[in-house]
Amino acid sequence: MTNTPVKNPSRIQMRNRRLILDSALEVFSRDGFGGATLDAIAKGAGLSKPNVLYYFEGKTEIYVTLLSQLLETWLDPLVELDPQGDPVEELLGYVRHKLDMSLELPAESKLFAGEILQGAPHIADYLKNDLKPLFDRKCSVIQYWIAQGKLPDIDPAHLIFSIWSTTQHYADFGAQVSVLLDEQDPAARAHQHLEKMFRRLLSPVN
Amino acid sequence: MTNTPVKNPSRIQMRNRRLILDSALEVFSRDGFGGATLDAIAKGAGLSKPNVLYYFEGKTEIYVTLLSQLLETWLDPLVELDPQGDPVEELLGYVRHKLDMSLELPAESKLFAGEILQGAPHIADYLKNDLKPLFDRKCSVIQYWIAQGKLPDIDPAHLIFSIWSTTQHYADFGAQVSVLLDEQDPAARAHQHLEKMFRRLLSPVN
DNA sequence: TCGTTTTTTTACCGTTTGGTAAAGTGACGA
DNA sequence: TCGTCACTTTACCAAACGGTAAAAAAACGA
Repeated sequence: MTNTPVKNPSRIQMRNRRLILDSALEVFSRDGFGGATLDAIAKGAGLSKPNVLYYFEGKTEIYVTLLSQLLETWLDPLVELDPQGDPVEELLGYVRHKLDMSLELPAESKLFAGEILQGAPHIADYLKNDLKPLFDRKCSVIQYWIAQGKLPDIDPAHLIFSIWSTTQHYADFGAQVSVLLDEQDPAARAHQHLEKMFRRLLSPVN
Repeated sequence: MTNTPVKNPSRIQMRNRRLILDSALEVFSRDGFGGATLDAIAKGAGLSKPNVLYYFEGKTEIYVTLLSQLLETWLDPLVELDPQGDPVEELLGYVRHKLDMSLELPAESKLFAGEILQGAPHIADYLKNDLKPLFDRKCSVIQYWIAQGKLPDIDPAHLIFSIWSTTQHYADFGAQVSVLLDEQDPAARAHQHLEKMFRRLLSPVN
């Protein structure tokens, strides 16, 4: 009866919604929200445009669905930062995890980057109500580590920004990176560089 | 005779082309290339749409003009990296300069970021023919400094990536930064953090 | 098998888009 | 004062856009 079935999804619904979201991820991350078209998404999914609109209410709903699914998995590594663990290894593990995600899921990173770039119009509430509290908690953890003398004095919030920016750079600016580097796969050197950089930054001062 | 006058620009042409480019920078950086419309650009410039098209051949030409003007000034600080100067101070000066530009000209940074994010379709040639040689030269300079023992062993290319990403983060992800930080102006702390971070990274190992 | 529900297709619509044609307005020098 | 050229406006267009209605087809349960 309802135009957009969500509950008790059949196998066909599961398959087609997945096809649509997969195609939409490519299109939105390549063309941006404004540049993306339902026709391109439908074509990529191998469906007709009205058929796509049978599964989603509109372009915006596809986009927001994609974003919210993304946010869950994307912020997960930050959640796992363990106050009980070794500070340097915890943070370096986080760097590695984030870099791996950027290298393996560049489209997701680009989708998120595009949304923030344009002022986060679709996820402003999420940033304020979900990300901000998590961010504050993790800043407190880092501050706690510093107070314990396990980390050098460093601004927790801006440290996290630096981790985010340096790791996501390989996805978001991948087009630039691949032109500037001579080697085809930057993964290994990126890992070595960030490992060395953040280890120096975080290891205790002599 | 020609539809788009460029030579011997009159005062009116100077003024209106500037008005159009100023408006277009706002619109393109906010809505992306695909999401931007000529109507929005025209409205922002206080002109009619056909009047805008009297000065530029089309949406793409406005966008490319904006990008190429931007690239000149944006890469300038990198050009000025002086092989004769003190390595640490040269690089820290570069960091400061780039951060200042991000903080003061966020729209320009976002415009560039959006272009790269979408695969750099309009400036692929520029990246390959202009930026790449400059990038390689500066990598050589840094490698030279390392060989002289004036810098710790660090991957020059990825060091530049880290400088770019951390500084531009405050512009490109400004919407996120402003939500996550309690203070309204992140400039001072951002400067302190990046200064401390890159100084630790670049100062000689004990 | 039949009837019902789900899924897909065809045909279409109103709006917005980038862009054009051409008439009109203004400034300025001879 | 007139003609020329630079600039601006009005009116318009074809294509692409997001989205809808409704019929056709396929899938499914009894």
